[in-house]
Amino acid sequence: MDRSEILLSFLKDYRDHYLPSVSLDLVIFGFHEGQMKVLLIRFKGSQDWLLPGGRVRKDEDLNEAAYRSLRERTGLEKLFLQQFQTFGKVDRLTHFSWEETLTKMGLKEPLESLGVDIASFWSRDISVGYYALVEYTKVNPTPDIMSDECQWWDIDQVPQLLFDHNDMIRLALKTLRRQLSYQPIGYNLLPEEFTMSELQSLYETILGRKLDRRNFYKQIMNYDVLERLEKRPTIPASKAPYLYRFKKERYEQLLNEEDLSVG
Amino acid sequence: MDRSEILLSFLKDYRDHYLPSVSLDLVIFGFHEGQMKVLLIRFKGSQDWLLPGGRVRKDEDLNEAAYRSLRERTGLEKLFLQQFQTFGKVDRLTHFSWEETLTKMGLKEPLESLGVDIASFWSRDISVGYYALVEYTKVNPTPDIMSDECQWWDIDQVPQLLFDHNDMIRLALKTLRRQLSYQPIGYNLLPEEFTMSELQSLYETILGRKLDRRNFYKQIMNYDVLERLEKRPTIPASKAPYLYRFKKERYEQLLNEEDLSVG
DNA sequence: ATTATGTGCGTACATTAGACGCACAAACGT
DNA sequence: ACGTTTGTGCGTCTAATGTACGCACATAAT
Repeated sequence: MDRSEILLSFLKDYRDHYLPSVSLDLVIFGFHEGQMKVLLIRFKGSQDWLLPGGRVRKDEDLNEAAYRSLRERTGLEKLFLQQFQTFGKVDRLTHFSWEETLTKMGLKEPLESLGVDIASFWSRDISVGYYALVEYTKVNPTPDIMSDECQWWDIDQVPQLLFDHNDMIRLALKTLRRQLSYQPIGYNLLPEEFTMSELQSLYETILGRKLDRRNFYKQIMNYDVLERLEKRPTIPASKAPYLYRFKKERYEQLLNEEDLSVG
Repeated sequence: MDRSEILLSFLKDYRDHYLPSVSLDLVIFGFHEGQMKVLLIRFKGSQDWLLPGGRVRKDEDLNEAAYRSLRERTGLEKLFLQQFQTFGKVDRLTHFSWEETLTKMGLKEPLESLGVDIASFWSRDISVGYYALVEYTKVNPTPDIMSDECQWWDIDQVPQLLFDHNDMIRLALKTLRRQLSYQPIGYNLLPEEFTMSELQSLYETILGRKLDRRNFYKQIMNYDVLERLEKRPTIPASKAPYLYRFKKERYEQLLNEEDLSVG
């Protein structure tokens, strides 16, 4: 099969098994050495970057589709994933023409010669925005069929993206920061056992500002979501920091009481 | 035209001019004598109640579709309307069969005799949830083509609704209450000029609990969103309460700085 | 006149966020 | 060996905020 045949069968699969008019976009946040990253893909045959996304199978829950798409891009599952807004402006896709794109990719004529009515394969989409928090080092960025590259970008160096994707990142970050004030974060971002500094550094990275070490300590312990473990040094003392671990039940209780999403 | 022909042309219009797979549902809150109400419709030919909804025209912004649907049900426009969650479980519509419903309404056979493939007109939907705040007395509840009745229900006497609509109301109320803590509410719910008691009563109704009159006074004045007007009695005094009015610019500034939705 | 009621405004206390001081132990340099 | 530096745990202080409640005053009813 040549490229246009592969694309054709891909498009047919979409038409037959996925919901029309609905897509989803993922703002995948990663953390590495105090830097907040976001995973972007480069559109096939172009220099334009955008957020990875996905579509919903006809027999699949919306949230499940988001988890699946996340898995396909990162190789990870069971991660923190949260819907934050649905985008539906008619002109969301300004400056983008499906037809023009296929032409640039040299696929328009081959497809037409296969008897494809290109317009019928693409309509305007409503897109559900999700954001995810993942452990940077564990991710295996994987491009999808419509992209050439998939890689991390520093959050403050994200270029002009296609569509309304810059807006999406802004709103996702804003939602995440607000959420941080009433929910614990970190379960899937840190190793099983971690030091207080590591947790604080994560919070500082997300919030984009320094926190007072001592106040952070007080507040997080007040949440009653951490348990302190014993550590190697003979004396209870210091320099080798204590390790902490999340209390799983309490952690999930806090998540649930603030979030009764039903998907 | 008989009923089935009307319905048929309605369905055809939907197929041709509206996005498939996407719908929206409205949780419309009203307030009357300290009671919080929600607007429900009764499904045609059945005793089942549900939330009013709508669909999105192919050339229409998602938010615009929500405003239009709200207008169609209430006769009002330019109201407070906010997206709160998108629902997409596959089994959202359990216990509901489009075909069975048409049968009950005596419309299945007439439609089929008109050459309609019923299944092709209906598929599973992703639904975007919005909530709205409206002035109870100004509303003119209007059923849509699929419902027999449209009327207010006390919020604590809402019956078991079709689909996941009880969940939607719960989540909408929760979102509204949270929003109340960082945004002013009331512009379209109260008359142009109102007393402090009226505003407080509105807040108490939404929050479902009594507030201290003096503390409420302090906090709301701190927001710097109200201006006090002069009133009739000769002496500046009391018994005839002062009237207040929202400072429009400040009010909208507060709304905008907390909400950068892009639709 | 006296009492009850509604209204505007003030005070007092508890809780919280934020800034910062200090003690102690390990690691490092001389 | 010894002082210095660094990281860590824990305490104190202050400002801001939410909440409870006291009080003065004017009208309306008795």
